[in-house]
Amino acid sequence: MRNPLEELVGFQLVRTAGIGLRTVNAAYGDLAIRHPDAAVMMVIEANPGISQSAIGRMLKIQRSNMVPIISRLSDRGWIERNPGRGKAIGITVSPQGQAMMPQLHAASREGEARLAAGIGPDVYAQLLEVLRKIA
Amino acid sequence: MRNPLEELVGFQLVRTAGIGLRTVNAAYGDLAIRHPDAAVMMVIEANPGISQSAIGRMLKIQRSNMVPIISRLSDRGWIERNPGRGKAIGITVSPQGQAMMPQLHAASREGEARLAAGIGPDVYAQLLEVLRKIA
DNA sequence: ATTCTATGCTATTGACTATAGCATAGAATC
DNA sequence: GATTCTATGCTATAGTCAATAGCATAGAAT
Repeated sequence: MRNPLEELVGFQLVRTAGIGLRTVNAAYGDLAIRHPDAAVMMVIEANPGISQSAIGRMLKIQRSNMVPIISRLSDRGWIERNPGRGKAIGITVSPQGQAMMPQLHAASREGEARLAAGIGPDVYAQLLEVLRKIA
Repeated sequence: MRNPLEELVGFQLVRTAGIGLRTVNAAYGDLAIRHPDAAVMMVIEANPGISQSAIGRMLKIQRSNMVPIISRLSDRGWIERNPGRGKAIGITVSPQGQAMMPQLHAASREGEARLAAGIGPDVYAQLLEVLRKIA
C-alpha cells in the first residue's frame, strides 16, 4: 500500500505534531494540565508581569482564546493578576504556582525525553534545529 | 520578553503544525475540502479498493473518526463503496471524483509552495527530510 | 475634546480527536 | 460442525482547541 502523502510537508507536519502532542500531554498526566496551559505557565514564569495579550502573541493564541486559559489557571490559584499598564493586567505566578512549577518542568522534560526516545536522539536534535529556524 | 519554549520540541511542533495546517487548508479554499478529507482522497486514489480501516491506519485516524469522513466524501459523489473482503468495503474514487482530483492536486501543490515560500525553500527541504525520517 | 489603538472579555461556531460500546463477516481452533 | 477470535464498520458522546464577530474601557495621540 502506497502512501502518497509522504512528500507533502503539510500533512506530515500535522501528523507528526499529533504524535508530539499526545506524548507531551501524556507526560503531564498527573498534573491534570494540558499543553496550552502548561506553555502559558512557563511564559508567565519567564516574564513576570506580562499581559495576557502578550502571552497570546508569543504563543500564537488569539486574545479571545486566552481568556479561558487564564481563568482556569487563576481558578487553580497558580497565577495572580495585578494592575498593569492601561487596561492590561500584569500576570505573575503565585506562591502556590511557584510550588507547582518544578513538577511542571519535570513533566515537560519527561515528555521531551519520551519524544526523543520515540524518534531517536539524532532525529530529535535535527527536528529541533529546523523548528527553531522556522520560529 | 523571553520565550522559554524555544527548546521544547513538543510545543514548537504543535505551533509549527498550526501554521502548516492553516496554509494547507487555505489553499484548498475553493474546493471546500479540509486536509483530512483531502488526504483520504489521495490515499484512495493511490490504493483503489482499500478499506477505510486501512486508510485510518495509514493516516493515524481512528476507525470511528473515519466514518464521517467517508460519509462526507460519499455524499459528494467522489467515492464509491463496493464489497470487499469480509465485512470490509472496498473504496474507489468515482468518475466524478476522478474529474475533481486534478484540482485537489493543484491545490495541494499550491499549499506546499506557499509553505515553502513562507519558511524558505532550504528550511522546507530540511523539514521534509526530518519528517520523513520520523514517518 | 476627539479619534485611535490596545486590551480584556463574551458568545458562538466549527474542526478534529478520544473513548466506549455494538453487531457482523470470516478465519481459526477445537 | 460449533465455538472462539479478530477485523471491520458504525453509533454516540465528550473533550480539546481554534476562528470569528462583537462589546466596553483605558490610555495615547492628534
